Amino acid sequence: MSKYTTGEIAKLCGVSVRTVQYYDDRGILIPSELSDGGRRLYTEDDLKRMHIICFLREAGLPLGSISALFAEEKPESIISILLEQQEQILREELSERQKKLALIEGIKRELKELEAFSVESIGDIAHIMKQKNKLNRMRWFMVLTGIPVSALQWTAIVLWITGDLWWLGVVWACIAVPWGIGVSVYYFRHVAYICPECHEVFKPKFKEMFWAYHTPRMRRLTCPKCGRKGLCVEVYADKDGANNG
Amino acid sequence: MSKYTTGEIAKLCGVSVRTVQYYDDRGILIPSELSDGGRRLYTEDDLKRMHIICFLREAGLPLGSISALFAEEKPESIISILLEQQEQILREELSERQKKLALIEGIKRELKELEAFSVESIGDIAHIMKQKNKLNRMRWFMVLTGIPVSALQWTAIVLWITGDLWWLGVVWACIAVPWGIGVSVYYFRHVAYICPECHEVFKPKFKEMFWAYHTPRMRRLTCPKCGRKGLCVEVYADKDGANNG
DNA sequence: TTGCTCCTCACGTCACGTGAGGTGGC
DNA sequence: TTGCTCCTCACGTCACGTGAGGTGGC
Repeated sequence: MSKYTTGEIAKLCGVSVRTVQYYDDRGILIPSELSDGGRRLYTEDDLKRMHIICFLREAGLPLGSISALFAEEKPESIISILLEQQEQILREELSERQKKLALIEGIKRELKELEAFSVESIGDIAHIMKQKNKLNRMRWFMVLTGIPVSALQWTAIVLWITGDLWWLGVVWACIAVPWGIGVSVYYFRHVAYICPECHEVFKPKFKEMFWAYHTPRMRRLTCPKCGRKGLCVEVYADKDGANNG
Repeated sequence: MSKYTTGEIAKLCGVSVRTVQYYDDRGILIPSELSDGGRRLYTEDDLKRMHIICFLREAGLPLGSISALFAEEKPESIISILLEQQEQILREELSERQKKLALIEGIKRELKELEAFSVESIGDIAHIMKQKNKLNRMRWFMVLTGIPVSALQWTAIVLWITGDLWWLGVVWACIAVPWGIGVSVYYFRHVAYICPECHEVFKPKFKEMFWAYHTPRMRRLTCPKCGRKGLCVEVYADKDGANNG
């Protein structure tokens, strides 16, 4: 029966010599024989065992589990458990990386929107991304409550033109005006803005906010800290203060 | 301006005290001040910086990249590169885990087919799974070349019954017989079997193989090594020997 | 004799976790 | 005075990679 050297085992299994030596140290694959010069000599059975070890390693099983499997007198009793555990770990690692990837994609998107970049901008991006869900939820809430008001408005207009019902416009106004005020107050209480210059998160005065030029995600405001006037990104904020959350 | 202690910074950023201390050791977040007793005191700006660090860490950026980013005078020049690199790494890690998961699923499927389990069975499973693609490809090749032969056969039968063309059966036989022999020889040359007892991979005699009872993936054969007669799983093998590949 | 392979230490990886033993601060 | 927090070492993690310095085997 032919014997294999460390290097041969390594080549046949596609690993490094160091790995074969390491498995000896760890007691996972101890060579059946040592030469007079102290060199490791492996048998055909050792090679088979090494193939099994490498296969399980390909599936990601830790060396501890593999040696436990070899040590067990009833390996069938733990193989399924080990595989289930490993599957669980892999699924968690997968979703963790997917979260990280989504974060990176988000950061890249926000970076493109930025006109001037500094490390502090990353803090702004963090703020924007973490509050994005809450902000979107609030915006959707406003749009959804706005739909019946809007529908009533158009019905009133049509019926007024056709001359059928003049007073529906009055009804609409009685609903729409309080709705508009309520929604505006609610909205302005729950948003804050980030100064692109000094990265302060602030809540402006209602009056400045109400009349300011704005886009869907930005508003031209004056930063109370550094005094810069310019477009500031809108973020969600709690009622009481700008810096919480 | 209020100062934060190590523990406060840790709590506000959702990390351990040790982590805050470690970032000091690594020079990523050095406290602006030390108390007389040697305790770390952090400013509001330090807290902001810590938030940025934690955010980038959430995206998986290594501490080395983060400190490089802070050290750069023009961080905008490297932030995109760092993000791209990180995305690349994450994608690779994702596909690596997906491969491992697929392997585990495969092992679990094969385990269910096994009647008796030992650690050596894992070697068999490795063999089966690694040759599965080649075996399937060969089987598909056989099925696909068989379709025209089969079609010719049924055409010949129909035309013979209706009495239109008796000699098409002869044509069919002249094609089908060489095809059948060729395919059988080719097939039997490219398969081997695994003994479930001693886990030997062997190629049986053509005659035993040809007449043996079989299922789509197994065949009742006698192992030349241990002499056991029973169902053996079929695997792909190179023409020359059973143990290659 | 000359390459080539193999041997044994032993440090490094990455971002902390986990004690041990001691002290600051309310 | 008493908890609680914080301090600095310093080892451990996981599966090897990477030298250094020396030797076996054809």
